[in-house]
Amino acid sequence: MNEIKKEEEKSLNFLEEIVEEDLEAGRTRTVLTRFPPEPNGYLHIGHSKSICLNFGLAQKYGGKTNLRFDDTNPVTEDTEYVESIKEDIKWLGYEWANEFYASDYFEQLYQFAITLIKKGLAYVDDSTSEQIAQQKGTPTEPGKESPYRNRSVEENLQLFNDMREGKYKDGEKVLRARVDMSSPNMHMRDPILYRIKHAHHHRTGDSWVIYPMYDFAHGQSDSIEHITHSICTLEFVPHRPLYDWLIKQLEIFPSHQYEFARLNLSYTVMSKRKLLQLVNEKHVTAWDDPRMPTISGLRRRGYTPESIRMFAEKIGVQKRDNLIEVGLLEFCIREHLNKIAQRRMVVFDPVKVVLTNYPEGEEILKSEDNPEDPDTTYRDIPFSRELYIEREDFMENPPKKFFRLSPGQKVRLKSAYIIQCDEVIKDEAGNIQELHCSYLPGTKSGGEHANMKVQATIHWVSIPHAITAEVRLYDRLFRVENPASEEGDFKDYINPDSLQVLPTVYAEPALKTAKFDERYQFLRKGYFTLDKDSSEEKMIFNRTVTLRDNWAKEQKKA
RNA sequence: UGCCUUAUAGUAUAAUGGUAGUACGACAGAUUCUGGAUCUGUUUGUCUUGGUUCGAAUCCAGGUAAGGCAACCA
Repeated sequence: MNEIKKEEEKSLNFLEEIVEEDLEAGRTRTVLTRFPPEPNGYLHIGHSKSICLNFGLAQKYGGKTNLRFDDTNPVTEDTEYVESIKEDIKWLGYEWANEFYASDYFEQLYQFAITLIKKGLAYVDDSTSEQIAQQKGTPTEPGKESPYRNRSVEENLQLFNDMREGKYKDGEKVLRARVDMSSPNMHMRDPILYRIKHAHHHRTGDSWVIYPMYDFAHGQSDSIEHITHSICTLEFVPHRPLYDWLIKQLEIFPSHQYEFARLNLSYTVMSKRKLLQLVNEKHVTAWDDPRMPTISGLRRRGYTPESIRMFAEKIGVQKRDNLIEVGLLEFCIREHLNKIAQRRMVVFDPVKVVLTNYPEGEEILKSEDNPEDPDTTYRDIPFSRELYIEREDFMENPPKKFFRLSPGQKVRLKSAYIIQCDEVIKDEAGNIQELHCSYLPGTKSGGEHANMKVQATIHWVSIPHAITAEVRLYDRLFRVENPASEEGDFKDYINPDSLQVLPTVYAEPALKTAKFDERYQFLRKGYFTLDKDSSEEKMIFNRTVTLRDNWAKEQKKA
């Protein structure tokens, strides 16, 4: 309810404005968008901006969104990618109205080409790719017309048919639009519409040897589907005149293209090519490595769809280039995980505590699974004479603002007792072996002296009851904010410490039943989720994100 | 030295000729059985020069800067 109200008060982004104007002016009665991935790689967080935009816009105005695979280049595309893309979109929480493929329209597109030829607006060109590049000129000089530009309609029809029949080899001929070789817009200088590729297509098999180019597939597919608002990224702005020209000459449904600035995220890269390189050259383990900005990587890392949708909402949409701080993404996931994560206690770097005045045996204590949840459940935690606490939670000679355990000082053990440190036991080298402490019996959580004030509460595990697990701590993949804009190879800026593995950490027994779809907060440590590498013998947890840490900040200042 | 797009706090994003606001961050404090969460407060901005106007972030003109465009990729 609250959220809906907020939404109503919120100002519109420029795409929503366009849609509302179109609706008001009666230019359209419905909103139909599409998400048009090429199945040649995995989706990343940048795509999720586009997905949320396309699906979100349609949803908001009671419209629908098609999923359309832009599969016009058989040599790079594969069904493996089709499947991963569908999975990622569903996971993000969106449902497409129709699953289409540009390749569904190959015959229709071929007929469109014939229409153009008949109108004298397309011709078969025998020039080589180098010659065509020459003819195009440069941005500052006009192009030259191809010697094949003025072939007759009949000849073009025949040659184009022969292209389809497979009478020519790859690269021998192309079909070009006949527009304007002196246009200041390079894309209008007789762009290529069809090329010959004797290649196996993931859906049409070997039935075609000519394939349409992006410019002769995308807009036409939009039009065939009656897409009202075709939303793409900024690099397609110069294609728009061609998009409009083709639709006009073909006299087909007038879809319109609108462009927004793609997402850039700090400390990572966002191009399929670069991500593919990271995978191929083994800088990461796979497309779904939890350090990757892919949707599958984020999912494995423990991000939730809700958090990614919140992120997309918060970054907004505009036409100016941007570099979003990864901190905003982290804010979004913390925001969600804080509400849903089950709290557990896990000690990463243990130091042994012996409670000298605590009897042998055990005691079962209760602790809330999530203090943020008013209806929280409680779990049992065994307590005993010998415990582990975090080594960094004890300091022999603490600085002023250190609130945790130190000789003679008291600290609260979460959901248990207040303890006091009496003696520090060291080995010959002076390393701390264990801490001898006494507990204050009346200070048990909920007990009569539970309100006694101490500076800090720390987490702990009972040694005889502890279970072990592996923990994988992730940091940003790159050392610099914008690796793509740095001098030289972006891979030179990879952060060598992006993964830290702790093979053995000690956890309270309740974690034994950890589930893959459950999110956990390891108290004072961060948010974690079970990794798919886990086995019956060994649980492995990925750190999704740390908790905010003001103490660390304080230390940095000092 | 062509064409296109863009320019508002550190980062994003509003204000659609009429009080420059919001979020994240940063800083300070309150509170807390997580140095988490929560709450309160503070800080910082209209690229530049002119013009139109009672009034300009907004309209106009010139500059500047950033990004894009010359794949048989999408």
